Amino acid sequence: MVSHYLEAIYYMWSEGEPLRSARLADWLGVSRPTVTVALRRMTGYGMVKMNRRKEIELTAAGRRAAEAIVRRHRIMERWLTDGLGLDWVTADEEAARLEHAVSEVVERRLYEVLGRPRTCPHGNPIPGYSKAAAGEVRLATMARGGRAQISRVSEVAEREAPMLLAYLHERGLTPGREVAVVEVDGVAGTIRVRAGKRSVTLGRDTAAKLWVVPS
Amino acid sequence: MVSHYLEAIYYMWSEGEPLRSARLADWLGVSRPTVTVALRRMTGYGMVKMNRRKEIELTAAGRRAAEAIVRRHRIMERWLTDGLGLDWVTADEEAARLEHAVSEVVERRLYEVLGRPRTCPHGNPIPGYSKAAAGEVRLATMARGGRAQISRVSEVAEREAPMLLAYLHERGLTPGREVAVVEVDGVAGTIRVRAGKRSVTLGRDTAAKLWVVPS
DNA sequence: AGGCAAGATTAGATAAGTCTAACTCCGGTC
DNA sequence: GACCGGAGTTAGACTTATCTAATCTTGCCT
Repeated sequence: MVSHYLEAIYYMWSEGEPLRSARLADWLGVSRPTVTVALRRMTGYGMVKMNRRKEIELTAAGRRAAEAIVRRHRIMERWLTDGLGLDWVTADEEAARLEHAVSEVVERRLYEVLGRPRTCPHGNPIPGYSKAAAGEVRLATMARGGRAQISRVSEVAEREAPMLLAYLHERGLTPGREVAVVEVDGVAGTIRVRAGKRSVTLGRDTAAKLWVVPS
Repeated sequence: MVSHYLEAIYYMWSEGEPLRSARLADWLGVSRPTVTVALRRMTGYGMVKMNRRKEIELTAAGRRAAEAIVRRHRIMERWLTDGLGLDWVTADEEAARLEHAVSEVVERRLYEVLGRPRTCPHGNPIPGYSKAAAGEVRLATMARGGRAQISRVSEVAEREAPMLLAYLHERGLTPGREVAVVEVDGVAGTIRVRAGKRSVTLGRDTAAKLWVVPS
Protein backbone atom coordinates (compact mmCIF):
# COMPACT_ATOMS: atom_id res chain seq x y z
CA MET A 1 0.00 0.00 0.00
CA VAL A 2 3.02 2.19 -0.33
CA SER A 3 1.44 4.03 -3.22
CA HIS A 4 -1.61 4.91 -1.15
CA TYR A 5 0.63 6.53 1.40
CA LEU A 6 2.63 8.37 -1.22
CA GLU A 7 -0.51 9.67 -2.82
CA ALA A 8 -1.93 10.90 0.47
CA ILE A 9 1.35 12.56 1.38
CA TYR A 10 1.41 14.27 -1.98
CA TYR A 11 -2.10 15.65 -1.58
CA MET A 12 -1.47 16.88 1.93
CA TRP A 13 1.80 18.39 0.91
CA SER A 14 0.04 20.15 -1.99
CA GLU A 15 -2.26 21.76 0.51
CA GLY A 16 0.65 23.08 2.49
CA GLU A 17 -0.45 21.27 5.61
CA PRO A 18 2.20 20.37 8.20
CA LEU A 19 2.34 16.64 7.35
CA ARG A 20 2.49 14.91 10.69
CA SER A 21 1.85 11.25 10.87
CA ALA A 22 -1.33 11.71 12.91
CA ARG A 23 -2.85 13.71 10.03
CA LEU A 24 -1.85 11.04 7.61
CA ALA A 25 -3.53 8.41 9.77
CA ASP A 26 -6.74 10.47 9.76
CA TRP A 27 -6.56 10.95 6.01
CA LEU A 28 -6.03 7.30 5.26
CA GLY A 29 -8.40 6.09 7.93
CA VAL A 30 -5.86 3.86 9.64
CA SER A 31 -4.46 3.84 13.15
CA ARG A 32 -1.40 5.83 14.09
CA PRO A 33 0.81 2.83 14.79
CA THR A 34 0.00 1.58 11.33
CA VAL A 35 1.33 4.80 9.90
CA THR A 36 4.45 4.63 12.04
CA VAL A 37 5.20 1.17 10.74
CA ALA A 38 4.42 2.07 7.13
CA LEU A 39 6.58 5.16 7.33
CA ARG A 40 9.45 3.13 8.69
CA ARG A 41 9.16 0.72 5.78
CA MET A 42 8.92 3.53 3.28
CA THR A 43 11.93 5.27 4.79
CA GLY A 44 13.79 2.03 4.22
CA TYR A 45 12.69 2.04 0.60
CA GLY A 46 13.99 5.58 0.26
CA MET A 47 10.62 7.04 -0.62
CA VAL A 48 10.17 9.20 2.44
CA LYS A 49 12.22 10.88 5.09
CA MET A 50 11.44 12.60 8.34
CA ASN A 51 13.07 15.65 9.81
CA ARG A 52 13.71 16.06 13.54
CA ARG A 53 10.38 17.77 13.97
CA LYS A 54 8.88 14.43 12.81
CA GLU A 55 7.49 16.03 9.72
CA ILE A 56 7.18 13.81 6.70
CA GLU A 57 8.96 14.67 3.48
CA LEU A 58 9.02 12.87 0.16
CA THR A 59 12.41 12.05 -1.30
CA ALA A 60 12.99 12.72 -4.99
CA ALA A 61 12.09 9.09 -5.75
CA GLY A 62 9.05 9.35 -3.51
CA ARG A 63 7.84 12.46 -5.20
CA ARG A 64 8.29 10.92 -8.61
CA ALA A 65 6.29 7.87 -7.60
CA ALA A 66 3.59 10.00 -5.99
CA GLU A 67 3.30 12.18 -9.05
CA ALA A 68 2.86 9.14 -11.24
CA ILE A 69 -0.06 7.98 -9.11
CA VAL A 70 -1.70 11.38 -9.03
CA ARG A 71 -1.15 11.85 -12.73
CA ARG A 72 -2.85 8.53 -13.41
CA HIS A 73 -5.67 9.39 -11.07
CA ARG A 74 -6.39 12.62 -12.86
CA ILE A 75 -6.08 11.20 -16.35
CA MET A 76 -8.41 8.35 -15.41
CA GLU A 77 -10.89 10.83 -13.95
CA ARG A 78 -10.85 12.69 -17.21
CA TRP A 79 -11.55 9.50 -19.12
CA LEU A 80 -14.25 8.37 -16.73
CA THR A 81 -16.10 11.68 -16.93
CA ASP A 82 -15.48 12.71 -20.53
CA GLY A 83 -15.24 9.28 -22.10
CA LEU A 84 -17.64 7.22 -20.05
CA GLY A 85 -19.90 9.96 -18.77
CA LEU A 86 -19.58 9.17 -15.08
CA ASP A 87 -20.31 11.86 -12.52
CA TRP A 88 -17.53 13.56 -10.58
CA VAL A 89 -18.00 11.57 -7.41
CA THR A 90 -18.13 8.17 -9.04
CA ALA A 91 -15.25 9.04 -11.33
CA ASP A 92 -13.11 9.95 -8.35
CA GLU A 93 -13.91 6.73 -6.54
CA GLU A 94 -13.21 4.61 -9.58
CA ALA A 95 -10.02 6.48 -10.40
CA ALA A 96 -8.81 5.81 -6.86
CA ARG A 97 -8.77 2.12 -7.66
CA LEU A 98 -7.70 2.28 -11.27
CA GLU A 99 -4.75 4.60 -10.67
CA HIS A 100 -2.85 1.69 -9.08
CA ALA A 101 -3.46 -0.66 -11.99
CA VAL A 102 -2.53 1.66 -14.84
CA SER A 103 0.92 1.35 -16.34
CA GLU A 104 2.96 4.07 -17.91
CA VAL A 105 2.11 2.73 -21.37
CA VAL A 106 -1.62 2.99 -20.86
CA GLU A 107 -1.29 6.31 -19.08
CA ARG A 108 0.57 7.82 -22.01
CA ARG A 109 -1.72 6.46 -24.68
CA LEU A 110 -4.83 7.47 -22.82
CA TYR A 111 -3.47 10.95 -22.26
CA GLU A 112 -2.96 11.31 -26.01
CA VAL A 113 -6.31 9.82 -26.92
CA LEU A 114 -8.01 12.23 -24.54
CA GLY A 115 -6.37 15.11 -26.36
CA ARG A 116 -3.76 15.99 -23.73
CA PRO A 117 -6.10 17.46 -21.13
CA ARG A 118 -4.63 20.18 -18.95
CA THR A 119 -6.44 19.28 -15.75
CA CYS A 120 -8.63 16.74 -14.04
CA PRO A 121 -12.37 17.43 -14.12
CA HIS A 122 -12.12 19.54 -10.97
CA GLY A 123 -9.37 21.65 -12.42
CA ASN A 124 -6.38 20.14 -10.66
CA PRO A 125 -3.25 20.09 -12.79
CA ILE A 126 -1.78 16.86 -14.08
CA PRO A 127 1.69 16.42 -12.58
CA GLY A 128 4.34 16.28 -15.24
CA TYR A 129 2.12 17.92 -17.82
CA SER A 130 0.66 21.05 -16.27
CA LYS A 131 0.97 23.27 -13.25
CA ALA A 132 -1.51 25.07 -11.05
CA ALA A 133 -2.66 28.45 -12.37
CA ALA A 134 -0.52 31.39 -11.25
CA GLY A 135 -2.03 33.70 -8.65
CA GLU A 136 -4.44 31.19 -7.19
CA VAL A 137 -5.98 31.95 -3.82
CA ARG A 138 -8.56 30.15 -1.75
CA LEU A 139 -12.05 31.50 -2.21
CA ALA A 140 -12.25 31.82 1.58
CA THR A 141 -9.64 34.58 1.50
CA MET A 142 -11.53 36.78 -0.95
CA ALA A 143 -13.12 39.98 0.27
CA ARG A 144 -16.59 41.25 -0.49
CA GLY A 145 -16.94 42.66 -3.96
CA GLY A 146 -14.07 40.59 -5.30
CA ARG A 147 -14.37 38.84 -8.61
CA ALA A 148 -12.53 35.74 -9.61
CA GLN A 149 -12.53 32.72 -11.81
CA ILE A 150 -12.77 29.30 -10.24
CA SER A 151 -9.62 27.40 -11.05
CA ARG A 152 -10.01 24.15 -9.14
CA VAL A 153 -11.62 22.19 -6.37
CA SER A 154 -8.99 21.01 -3.95
CA GLU A 155 -8.28 17.32 -3.80
CA VAL A 156 -8.98 17.29 -0.06
CA ALA A 157 -12.62 17.91 -0.84
CA GLU A 158 -12.73 14.58 -2.62
CA ARG A 159 -11.50 12.78 0.46
CA GLU A 160 -13.11 14.74 3.24
CA ALA A 161 -16.37 15.71 1.64
CA PRO A 162 -17.16 13.80 -1.52
CA MET A 163 -20.67 15.19 -1.49
CA LEU A 164 -19.22 18.62 -1.96
CA LEU A 165 -18.15 17.65 -5.44
CA ALA A 166 -21.69 16.85 -6.46
CA TYR A 167 -22.93 19.95 -4.69
CA LEU A 168 -20.58 22.28 -6.51
CA HIS A 169 -21.17 20.58 -9.81
CA GLU A 170 -24.92 20.94 -9.50
CA ARG A 171 -24.62 24.61 -8.67
CA GLY A 172 -22.36 25.29 -11.58
CA LEU A 173 -19.35 26.09 -9.44
CA THR A 174 -16.99 24.41 -11.83
CA PRO A 175 -13.52 25.33 -13.05
CA GLY A 176 -13.57 28.25 -15.43
CA ARG A 177 -16.66 29.77 -13.87
CA GLU A 178 -16.63 33.47 -12.98
CA VAL A 179 -17.82 34.26 -9.48
CA ALA A 180 -18.37 37.45 -7.51
CA VAL A 181 -18.20 37.65 -3.73
CA VAL A 182 -21.50 39.12 -2.65
CA GLU A 183 -21.09 38.96 1.09
CA VAL A 184 -18.62 37.83 3.71
CA ASP A 185 -19.98 37.14 7.17
CA GLY A 186 -17.06 36.80 9.52
CA VAL A 187 -19.20 35.98 12.53
CA ALA A 188 -21.27 33.28 10.89
CA GLY A 189 -18.18 32.13 9.02
CA THR A 190 -19.84 32.18 5.63
CA ILE A 191 -19.17 33.65 2.24
CA ARG A 192 -21.82 34.23 -0.40
CA VAL A 193 -20.90 34.20 -4.04
CA ARG A 194 -22.81 34.71 -7.21
CA ALA A 195 -22.10 32.58 -10.23
CA GLY A 196 -24.18 33.68 -13.17
CA LYS A 197 -27.71 34.04 -11.90
CA ARG A 198 -27.26 31.77 -8.96
CA SER A 199 -26.08 32.75 -5.54
CA VAL A 200 -24.58 30.24 -3.16
CA THR A 201 -23.56 30.54 0.47
CA LEU A 202 -20.59 28.49 1.59
CA GLY A 203 -18.98 27.91 4.96
CA ARG A 204 -15.45 29.08 5.47
CA ASP A 205 -14.02 25.56 5.43
CA THR A 206 -15.82 24.76 2.24
CA ALA A 207 -14.76 27.99 0.60
CA ALA A 208 -11.18 27.16 1.53
CA LYS A 209 -11.38 24.14 -0.73
CA LEU A 210 -12.20 26.19 -3.79
CA TRP A 211 -9.23 27.83 -5.47
CA VAL A 212 -9.83 30.88 -7.60
CA VAL A 213 -7.84 33.34 -9.67
CA PRO A 214 -8.90 36.89 -8.82
CA SER A 215 -9.64 39.01 -11.84
CA MET B 1 -5.58 -12.75 -4.46
CA VAL B 2 -8.75 -14.78 -4.42
CA SER B 3 -9.75 -13.29 -7.74
CA HIS B 4 -6.52 -14.42 -9.37
CA TYR B 5 -7.26 -17.96 -8.33
CA LEU B 6 -10.85 -17.76 -9.49
CA GLU B 7 -9.78 -16.42 -12.83
CA ALA B 8 -7.21 -19.16 -13.33
CA ILE B 9 -9.67 -21.83 -12.31
CA TYR B 10 -12.17 -20.43 -14.77
CA TYR B 11 -9.71 -20.51 -17.63
CA MET B 12 -8.54 -24.01 -16.88
CA TRP B 13 -12.09 -25.17 -16.48
CA SER B 14 -12.96 -23.60 -19.85
CA GLU B 15 -10.26 -25.71 -21.41
CA GLY B 16 -11.75 -28.84 -19.98
CA GLU B 17 -8.55 -29.70 -18.14
CA PRO B 18 -8.81 -31.86 -15.01
CA LEU B 19 -8.25 -28.98 -12.53
CA ARG B 20 -5.91 -30.41 -9.94
CA SER B 21 -4.20 -28.10 -7.58
CA ALA B 22 -0.76 -28.91 -9.00
CA ARG B 23 -1.87 -27.56 -12.40
CA LEU B 24 -3.22 -24.46 -10.76
CA ALA B 25 0.12 -23.93 -9.02
CA ASP B 26 1.90 -24.18 -12.37
CA TRP B 27 -0.53 -21.81 -14.00
CA LEU B 28 -0.24 -19.19 -11.31
CA GLY B 29 3.47 -19.68 -10.83
CA VAL B 30 3.23 -20.37 -7.11
CA SER B 31 4.17 -23.37 -5.02
CA ARG B 32 1.77 -26.18 -4.34
CA PRO B 33 1.46 -25.56 -0.62
CA THR B 34 0.46 -22.01 -1.44
CA VAL B 35 -2.38 -23.32 -3.54
CA THR B 36 -3.45 -25.76 -0.85
CA VAL B 37 -3.69 -22.93 1.66
CA ALA B 38 -5.45 -20.61 -0.76
CA LEU B 39 -7.94 -23.28 -1.71
CA ARG B 40 -8.71 -23.94 1.93
CA ARG B 41 -9.44 -20.26 2.47
CA MET B 42 -11.55 -20.06 -0.66
CA THR B 43 -13.50 -23.13 0.35
CA GLY B 44 -14.25 -21.32 3.59
CA TYR B 45 -15.48 -18.34 1.62
CA GLY B 46 -17.74 -20.62 -0.36
CA MET B 47 -16.16 -19.86 -3.72
CA VAL B 48 -14.73 -23.25 -4.39
CA LYS B 49 -15.27 -26.85 -3.44
CA MET B 50 -13.33 -30.04 -3.96
CA ASN B 51 -14.65 -33.46 -4.70
CA ARG B 52 -13.12 -36.62 -3.25
CA ARG B 53 -10.89 -36.95 -6.25
CA LYS B 54 -9.38 -33.61 -5.12
CA GLU B 55 -10.59 -31.91 -8.22
CA ILE B 56 -11.42 -28.27 -7.91
CA GLU B 57 -14.89 -26.98 -8.71
CA LEU B 58 -16.29 -23.48 -8.57
CA THR B 59 -19.44 -22.94 -6.56
CA ALA B 60 -22.19 -20.82 -8.09
CA ALA B 61 -20.83 -17.80 -6.24
CA GLY B 62 -17.32 -18.64 -7.35
CA ARG B 63 -18.33 -18.95 -10.95
CA ARG B 64 -20.16 -15.64 -10.84
CA ALA B 65 -17.12 -13.91 -9.38
CA ALA B 66 -14.80 -15.58 -11.89
CA GLU B 67 -17.01 -14.57 -14.78
CA ALA B 68 -17.01 -10.99 -13.63
CA ILE B 69 -13.21 -10.94 -13.67
CA VAL B 70 -12.95 -12.59 -17.07
CA ARG B 71 -15.63 -10.33 -18.48
CA ARG B 72 -13.72 -7.28 -17.29
CA HIS B 73 -10.51 -8.68 -18.66
CA ARG B 74 -11.98 -9.10 -22.10
CA ILE B 75 -13.78 -5.80 -22.17
CA MET B 76 -10.60 -4.04 -21.08
CA GLU B 77 -8.64 -5.84 -23.77
CA ARG B 78 -11.10 -4.62 -26.31
CA TRP B 79 -10.69 -1.07 -25.10
CA LEU B 80 -6.91 -1.30 -24.94
CA THR B 81 -6.64 -2.60 -28.49
CA ASP B 82 -9.50 -0.80 -30.24
CA GLY B 83 -9.52 2.37 -28.18
CA LEU B 84 -5.89 2.87 -27.30
CA GLY B 85 -4.27 0.96 -30.11
CA LEU B 86 -2.15 -1.37 -27.99
CA ASP B 87 -0.97 -4.65 -29.43
CA TRP B 88 -2.48 -7.97 -28.34
CA VAL B 89 0.29 -8.92 -25.98
CA THR B 90 0.51 -5.61 -24.19
CA ALA B 91 -3.26 -5.34 -24.01
CA ASP B 92 -3.46 -8.72 -22.34
CA GLU B 93 -0.82 -7.83 -19.77
CA GLU B 94 -2.45 -4.55 -18.96
CA ALA B 95 -5.91 -6.05 -18.78
CA ALA B 96 -4.61 -8.60 -16.30
CA ARG B 97 -3.95 -5.77 -13.89
CA LEU B 98 -6.91 -3.56 -14.72
CA GLU B 99 -9.51 -6.31 -14.48
CA HIS B 100 -9.15 -6.28 -10.69
CA ALA B 101 -9.62 -2.53 -10.40
CA VAL B 102 -12.67 -2.16 -12.61
CA SER B 103 -16.08 -1.92 -10.95
CA GLU B 104 -19.35 -3.05 -12.35
CA VAL B 105 -20.28 0.53 -13.16
CA VAL B 106 -17.23 1.15 -15.30
CA GLU B 107 -17.48 -2.27 -16.87
CA ARG B 108 -21.05 -1.60 -17.97
CA ARG B 109 -20.40 1.86 -19.30
CA LEU B 110 -17.28 0.82 -21.12
CA TYR B 111 -19.07 -2.12 -22.69
CA GLU B 112 -21.71 0.24 -24.04
CA VAL B 113 -19.23 2.83 -25.23
CA LEU B 114 -17.31 0.13 -27.08
CA GLY B 115 -20.49 -0.80 -28.90
CA ARG B 116 -21.21 -4.04 -27.07
CA PRO B 117 -18.41 -6.12 -28.53
CA ARG B 118 -19.11 -9.82 -28.86
CA THR B 119 -15.63 -11.07 -28.04
CA CYS B 120 -12.21 -10.10 -26.82
CA PRO B 121 -9.63 -9.30 -29.49
CA HIS B 122 -8.66 -12.97 -29.74
CA GLY B 123 -12.22 -14.04 -30.23
CA ASN B 124 -13.03 -15.34 -26.76
CA PRO B 125 -16.61 -14.69 -25.71
CA ILE B 126 -17.48 -12.22 -23.00
CA PRO B 127 -19.12 -14.10 -20.11
CA GLY B 128 -22.62 -12.87 -19.48
CA TYR B 129 -22.89 -11.32 -22.91
CA SER B 130 -21.87 -13.91 -25.44
CA LYS B 131 -21.03 -17.58 -25.76
CA ALA B 132 -18.45 -19.53 -27.71
CA ALA B 133 -19.40 -20.26 -31.30
CA ALA B 134 -21.25 -23.53 -31.80
CA GLY B 135 -19.34 -26.38 -33.39
CA GLU B 136 -15.91 -25.18 -32.42
CA VAL B 137 -13.05 -27.65 -32.61
CA ARG B 138 -9.35 -27.30 -32.01
CA LEU B 139 -7.37 -26.71 -35.18
CA ALA B 140 -5.15 -29.61 -34.11
CA THR B 141 -8.04 -32.02 -34.66
CA MET B 142 -8.68 -30.99 -38.25
CA ALA B 143 -7.75 -33.36 -41.05
CA ARG B 144 -5.94 -32.55 -44.25
CA GLY B 145 -8.06 -30.76 -46.76
CA GLY B 146 -10.40 -29.39 -44.13
CA ARG B 147 -11.53 -25.79 -44.24
CA ALA B 148 -12.55 -23.74 -41.31
CA GLN B 149 -12.91 -20.27 -39.92
CA ILE B 150 -10.76 -19.29 -36.96
CA SER B 151 -13.02 -18.46 -34.06
CA ARG B 152 -10.63 -17.76 -31.21
CA VAL B 153 -7.22 -18.10 -29.68
CA SER B 154 -7.46 -19.94 -26.40
CA GLU B 155 -6.78 -18.02 -23.24
CA VAL B 156 -4.11 -20.52 -22.24
CA ALA B 157 -1.98 -19.22 -25.07
CA GLU B 158 -1.89 -15.84 -23.38
CA ARG B 159 -0.50 -17.39 -20.20
CA GLU B 160 1.72 -20.11 -21.54
CA ALA B 161 2.98 -18.56 -24.71
CA PRO B 162 2.36 -14.83 -24.93
CA MET B 163 4.63 -14.66 -27.95
CA LEU B 164 2.19 -16.85 -29.79
CA LEU B 165 -0.32 -14.03 -29.75
CA ALA B 166 2.04 -11.72 -31.56
CA TYR B 167 3.05 -14.53 -33.88
CA LEU B 168 -0.51 -15.32 -34.91
CA HIS B 169 -1.43 -11.70 -35.23
CA GLU B 170 1.49 -11.01 -37.54
CA ARG B 171 0.63 -13.94 -39.75
CA GLY B 172 -2.98 -12.92 -40.02
CA LEU B 173 -4.29 -15.90 -38.10
CA THR B 174 -6.95 -13.83 -36.40
CA PRO B 175 -10.56 -14.57 -35.52
CA GLY B 176 -12.80 -14.60 -38.58
CA ARG B 177 -10.04 -15.73 -40.89
CA GLU B 178 -10.66 -18.64 -43.25
CA VAL B 179 -8.00 -21.33 -43.22
CA ALA B 180 -7.43 -24.54 -45.10
CA VAL B 181 -5.45 -27.46 -43.76
CA VAL B 182 -2.76 -28.15 -46.33
CA GLU B 183 -0.92 -30.91 -44.58
CA VAL B 184 -0.92 -32.89 -41.36
CA ASP B 185 2.31 -34.58 -40.36
CA GLY B 186 1.52 -36.99 -37.56
CA VAL B 187 5.13 -38.02 -37.07
CA ALA B 188 6.60 -34.55 -36.89
CA GLY B 189 3.52 -33.42 -34.99
CA THR B 190 2.83 -30.47 -37.22
CA ILE B 191 -0.06 -29.10 -39.19
CA ARG B 192 0.27 -26.74 -42.12
CA VAL B 193 -2.53 -24.34 -42.90
CA ARG B 194 -3.04 -21.73 -45.57
CA ALA B 195 -4.66 -18.45 -44.72
CA GLY B 196 -5.12 -16.35 -47.81
CA LYS B 197 -1.82 -16.38 -49.63
CA ARG B 198 0.22 -17.30 -46.63
CA SER B 199 0.99 -20.75 -45.41
CA VAL B 200 2.01 -21.43 -41.82
CA THR B 201 3.21 -24.58 -40.10
CA LEU B 202 2.24 -25.04 -36.48
CA GLY B 203 3.12 -27.65 -33.87
CA ARG B 204 0.35 -29.81 -32.52
CA ASP B 205 0.34 -28.06 -29.13
CA THR B 206 0.13 -24.69 -30.76
CA ALA B 207 -2.61 -25.78 -33.12
CA ALA B 208 -4.55 -27.05 -30.12
CA LYS B 209 -4.78 -23.49 -28.87
CA LEU B 210 -6.53 -22.26 -31.98
CA TRP B 211 -10.25 -22.93 -32.10
CA VAL B 212 -11.97 -23.05 -35.45
CA VAL B 213 -15.41 -23.64 -36.86
CA PRO B 214 -15.23 -26.13 -39.77
CA SER B 215 -17.03 -24.99 -42.86
C1' DA C 1 1.34 -56.97 -4.09
C1' DG C 2 4.91 -53.74 -3.97
C1' DG C 3 6.71 -49.62 -5.00
C1' DC C 4 7.50 -45.39 -7.47
C1' DA C 5 6.14 -40.96 -8.97
C1' DA C 6 3.04 -37.47 -8.90
C1' DG C 7 0.13 -34.95 -6.15
C1' DA C 8 -1.33 -32.98 -1.79
C1' DT C 9 -0.61 -31.58 2.84
C1' DT C 10 1.76 -30.31 7.14
C1' DA C 11 5.11 -27.63 9.54
C1' DG C 12 7.54 -23.71 10.20
C1' DA C 13 9.29 -19.27 8.39
C1' DT C 14 8.92 -14.57 6.32
C1' DA C 15 6.80 -10.16 4.96
C1' DA C 16 3.23 -6.66 4.53
C1' DG C 17 -0.36 -4.48 6.53
C1' DT C 18 -3.39 -3.93 9.94
C1' DC C 19 -5.26 -3.61 14.94
C1' DT C 20 -5.49 -2.38 20.37
C1' DA C 21 -3.32 -1.29 24.63
C1' DA C 22 0.13 0.71 26.86
C1' DC C 23 3.80 3.36 26.95
C1' DT C 24 7.13 7.73 26.08
C1' DC C 25 8.03 12.31 24.63
C1' DC C 26 7.45 17.11 24.01
C1' DG C 27 5.37 21.67 24.02
C1' DG C 28 2.71 24.73 26.46
C1' DT C 29 -0.08 26.62 30.14
C1' DC C 30 -0.93 27.75 34.79
C1' DG D 1 8.59 24.10 37.31
C1' DA D 2 4.98 20.61 37.26
C1' DC D 3 1.56 18.66 34.59
C1' DC D 4 -1.70 17.82 30.84
C1' DG D 5 -2.74 16.52 26.26
C1' DG D 6 -1.66 15.39 21.83
C1' DA D 7 1.71 12.99 18.93
C1' DG D 8 4.41 9.16 18.26
C1' DT D 9 6.25 4.64 19.41
C1' DT D 10 6.61 -0.04 21.33
C1' DA D 11 4.67 -4.47 22.15
C1' DG D 12 2.01 -8.14 20.92
C1' DA D 13 -1.45 -10.12 17.99
C1' DC D 14 -3.98 -11.36 13.62
C1' DT D 15 -4.70 -12.19 8.52
C1' DT D 16 -3.25 -12.99 3.92
C1' DA D 17 -0.01 -14.62 0.96
C1' DT D 18 3.96 -16.50 0.06
C1' DC D 19 8.18 -19.82 0.56
C1' DT D 20 11.11 -24.47 1.51
C1' DA D 21 11.57 -28.94 3.46
C1' DA D 22 9.52 -32.87 4.84
C1' DT D 23 5.85 -36.09 4.99
C1' DC D 24 1.67 -38.36 3.66
C1' DT D 25 -1.54 -40.27 -0.06
C1' DT D 26 -2.78 -42.41 -4.04
C1' DG D 27 -3.01 -44.33 -8.34
C1' DC D 28 -0.96 -47.01 -11.53
C1' DC D 29 2.49 -50.34 -13.50
C1' DT D 30 4.91 -54.40 -13.41
